Amino acid sequence: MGRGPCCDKNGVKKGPWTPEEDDKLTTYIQLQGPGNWRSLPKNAGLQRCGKSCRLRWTNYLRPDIKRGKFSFEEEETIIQLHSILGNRWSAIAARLPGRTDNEIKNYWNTHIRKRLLRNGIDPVTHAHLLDLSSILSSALCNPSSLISLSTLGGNTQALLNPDILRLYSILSSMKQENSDLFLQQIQENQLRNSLLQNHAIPTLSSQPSQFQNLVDLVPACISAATTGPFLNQTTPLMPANVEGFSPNPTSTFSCRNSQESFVPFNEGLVSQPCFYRNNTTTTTANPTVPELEELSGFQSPNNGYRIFSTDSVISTRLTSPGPLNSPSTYINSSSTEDDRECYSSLLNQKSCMGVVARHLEFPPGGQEDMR
DNA sequence: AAACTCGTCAACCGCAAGTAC
DNA sequence: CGTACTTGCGGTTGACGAGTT
Repeated sequence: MGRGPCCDKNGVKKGPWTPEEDDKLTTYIQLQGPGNWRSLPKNAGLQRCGKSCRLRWTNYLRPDIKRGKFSFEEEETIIQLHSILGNRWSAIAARLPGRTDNEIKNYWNTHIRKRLLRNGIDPVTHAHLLDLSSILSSALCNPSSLISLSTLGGNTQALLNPDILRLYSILSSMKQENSDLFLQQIQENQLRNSLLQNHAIPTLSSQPSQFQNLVDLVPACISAATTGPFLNQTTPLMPANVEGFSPNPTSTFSCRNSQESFVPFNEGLVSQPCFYRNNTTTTTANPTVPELEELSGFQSPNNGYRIFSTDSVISTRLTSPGPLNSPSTYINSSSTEDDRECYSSLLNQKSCMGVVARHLEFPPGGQEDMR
């Protein structure tokens, strides 16, 4: 179909907006509403095309736009969402209140993308060469594609490890499931992030036993694959003990196939990955944490349970033992790029844990499907 | 001090989906 | 149902400032 120009190019101003133009546009929209963008410039007395007005309003003048640097929480969310949604900036922006798609796109291209590259992470696929996340991402974010053993980078030693083979088996059976599940969990995770600011966090000890199986499994796999920067980077960040926090003994990893011991993902941290169901069959992990529905009206489609992954754990790590609801529990704009860089390399590994854990509890065709 | 490079981000462009007629 | 038009989106551009040579 034919399409005319969005506006008459003659007499239409381009380039940066002046304060006077901003004022005209803001005043008009506040009084009249945007209405028809095409006719707005004429009505508002602006020498701009409607498209330019709409862009200026949505990306800059809108009163609910958040200004300033992205918080670590926001950055973490962007990376997670991008791993699922790709370059669908508007979809990502819809999940980040106060941020525009243009802003997120710019921030991705100028900051996040470069840092991921420096960390050896492909910003398109989010795959880390020869690490757990690349395996998990292949299965979780691309369920239509088969996981190939070549994903393991030809590391035959890793293939001989029964734990890796078991993980591979789990992921292979998951590949039929819809990736919407993962997106849903990201959304829940975001909601949970906000809740974490005000509520105590359940501990690992109260989780279903199946999850403990995964906790045993994953570090063994990581060990077998001896992958990337993961262990190197986490070790100095995860001291065995942090003042004010007593690590749960059940959360300490033990490798079943070697004498090695591992620092668990969460040791010394404030929060733990956790299942959180809203029916009566599973005890709420921590009675001090209210149901999500009570707090937000959020309704979980289909599943009726919650998964808390470790995603925001790193946010609370730096300033522990500060209170969870303290603003200082977030890595804010004063945190260094290096700080963020170290933590961002952990994101891929952690973001997949919740999904795998859920799968272990309710394999396809299993308990959950029968409900 | 001038020239150059690089990073940032607001704004533009073209396309496609959605909507009204 | 087809066409004209509007809106939204993602990729790209270019102005500008800061840092470097």
